Amino acid sequence: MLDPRLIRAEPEAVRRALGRRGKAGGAEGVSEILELDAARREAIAEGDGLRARRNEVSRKVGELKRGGVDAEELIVEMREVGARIAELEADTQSCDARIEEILLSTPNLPLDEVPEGGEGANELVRSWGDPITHPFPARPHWELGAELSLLDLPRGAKVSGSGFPVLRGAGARLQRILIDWMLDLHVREHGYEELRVPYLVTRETLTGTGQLPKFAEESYFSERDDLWLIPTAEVPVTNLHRDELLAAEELPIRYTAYTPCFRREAGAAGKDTRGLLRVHQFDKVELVRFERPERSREALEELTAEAESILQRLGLAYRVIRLATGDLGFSAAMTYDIEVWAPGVERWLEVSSCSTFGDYQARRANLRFRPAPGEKPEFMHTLNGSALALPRLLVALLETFQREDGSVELPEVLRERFGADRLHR
RNA sequence: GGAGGGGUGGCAGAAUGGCUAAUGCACCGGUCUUGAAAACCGGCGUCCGAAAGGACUUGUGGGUUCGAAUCCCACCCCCUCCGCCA
Repeated sequence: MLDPRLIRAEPEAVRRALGRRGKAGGAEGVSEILELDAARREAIAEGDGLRARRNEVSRKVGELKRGGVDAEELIVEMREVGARIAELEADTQSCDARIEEILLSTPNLPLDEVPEGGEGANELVRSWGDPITHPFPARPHWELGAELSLLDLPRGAKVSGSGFPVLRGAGARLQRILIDWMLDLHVREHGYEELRVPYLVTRETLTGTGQLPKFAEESYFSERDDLWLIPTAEVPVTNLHRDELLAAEELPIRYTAYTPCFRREAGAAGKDTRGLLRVHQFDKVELVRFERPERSREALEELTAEAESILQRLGLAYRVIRLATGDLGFSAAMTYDIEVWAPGVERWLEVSSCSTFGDYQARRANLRFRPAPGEKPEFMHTLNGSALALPRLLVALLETFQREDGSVELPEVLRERFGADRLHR
């Protein structure tokens, strides 16, 4: 949520920043907010004046009654004042509701350094490792997965429909130890606290991080319980400290959590969805940080580096992309995508998205801290990033380390955990 | 699912229809002090307003009333017990 004061004080700057997102920015909402804000303040001013009078008169009525004096005239007058107050209150509330509605549907302001434009304006920031080309015909992961009995897509589709993969045998185990290994890395080397969190969350929780109200179509929903399946661990974890006021020394907070993620991917059917490339349910290890505002930009670099370190240790080639305004998520102020090279499908696959949200989510979820004893509470800054999403990591792993004989060699760092050097028939 | 109890500032905790929602702790500023502690004074939520000032704030939302933390209705959460259950 944007700061209404900022909109009031610098409407042009806000319009310009939203305008950089193109049509999706909703810059036209700024004018309506300014009008509503003026109307709202007018109603509050009149209402407060009448309330002041009512309070004064009520006090007098109390005195008169205690003194046994009749106060009927004043009571009748206050009945009318009460009615007018109710009217003004309704006006104020309808302004508030509409302002809230617009703000909840207005995306975050991109940082100045975010390049303007659509997907084509995304910037390559750096790359690591060489995208491998096998000296033999490289095979896609769905072929390797089926032959090595790691993956059973047809049966997943039978049970739940397409986009619900089944991992089996060594495939299921490999995924499990990858999750375990990544969590341990974040806990032991990157200083994160591990969490296990709910997979079903309330409407309010989903609004706190920005998925609702605008992206209801993207989430699975259990109507009878009014609960939503999480699209990412970001949702329950970021909302963990909702409506709390933390002391300054509690920051920064760093959480890592493994969860399954559920996404309807409405409208994505048929495109780039083969195998594990785009599925409705997948596993992911997430990093979430709560930072003091002045540290958030630097923290984004740290968090991105933490996600990258996983690919480095596995020996997978990747590149880091700075998303342009048109590609930037709704709540994000700036995002780095990390894309891993998958030689079987011959494509770069997004395995992580690392973002800073500034105070946008903190405002929506009311995440505050007191900078110093005696000072006023401030909104903290939130960040998060995948580290990493499992399906595409598995894709890159299988396709990168496949051998001509159809087996897959495991990266050094996983061998001891896995208890073998390679996957074969 | 059923019965009962509860929800008041950062924390503890009083107030059962009316007079500024007490008081204590914590915290911030000041006085005093060589410095600190203690003591004393003031401050310590949100909104509107240039300011003076005013309004709002007792889990949430409604209602009754001139006036609600207090009475009524609905909902949420916590605790205790019962039932069911991996």
